[in-house]
Amino acid sequence: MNISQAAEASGLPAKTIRYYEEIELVKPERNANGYRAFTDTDIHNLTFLARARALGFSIEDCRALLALYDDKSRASSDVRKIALRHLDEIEAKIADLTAMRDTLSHLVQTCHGDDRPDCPILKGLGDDDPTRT
Amino acid sequence: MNISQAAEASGLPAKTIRYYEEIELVKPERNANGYRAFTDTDIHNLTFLARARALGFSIEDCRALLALYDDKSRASSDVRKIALRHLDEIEAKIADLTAMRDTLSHLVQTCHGDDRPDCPILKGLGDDDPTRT
DNA sequence: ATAAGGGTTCCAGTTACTGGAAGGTCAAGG
DNA sequence: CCTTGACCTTCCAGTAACTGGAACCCTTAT
Repeated sequence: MNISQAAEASGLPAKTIRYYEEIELVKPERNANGYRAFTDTDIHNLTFLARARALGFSIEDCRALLALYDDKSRASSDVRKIALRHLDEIEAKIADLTAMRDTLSHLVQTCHGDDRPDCPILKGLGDDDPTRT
Repeated sequence: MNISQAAEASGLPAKTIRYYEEIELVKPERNANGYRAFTDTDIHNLTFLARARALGFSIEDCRALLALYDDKSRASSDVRKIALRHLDEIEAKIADLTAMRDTLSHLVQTCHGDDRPDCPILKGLGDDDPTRT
């Protein structure tokens, strides 16, 4: 399989796959002409990577998960630990963003949004007491 | 005011303030000895930046907001437009993260998390049909 | 005189790609 | 046989927004 088929099959851009080879997440063989030759296992790993990345796992987490995947003797608790830590990070980000949204949404609601130069949003961001209405 | 006082007053690390000067978000004067001299206006702008960044506005958004702040004739609707766009981005991120969390949380719940090598999380990430239990 | 605790610049690294240039390879058509 | 177009290759640079560190200058106190 050439890189464009691998891209098609995994859902990753070819550029990204080359990058993943560079950082040694995948190690496809090469044909005589220098083209990368992806096996079914390579495709599987790339698909795995695409899914894990879509779930927000970092590249290093992905590397660890792939290693665990290959390690037939690993305990499922090892994987669970990584997943739970990541879940915590996601929860924290959601909480952060939710707080941002609430604050910003409040500012936006207090803004008349017309042609007048007086703007409560800028006031809220710039005043000494940002909680003041 | 020296940079460490400006950092204290604005809540930004000195490194970040230097960076903001480099990208021309602030333009403090210099003392004879070469030290940056921050005025009250500089501090105000830095505080503004700290708050806007904490709300997740990009640097370029911050630049625009600061320009609007200085522009006494600007309409509040200009500011509101930037804020609303950003609010949409935040909502989109929350939605993404929530979807991630739900999927991952489901995978974690199906994982027994003990010493057995069989791991539903890896299965979920690697199998052909990721929706399968 | 010197030591601590400021300040300065500049360079490199971070994350995870992405775009683009320059050039080799392959299959089809004329 | 040659060309054309679609592949493929490598390498270099850039993105966002800092952050760490080295090397060096300034100030103040002992």
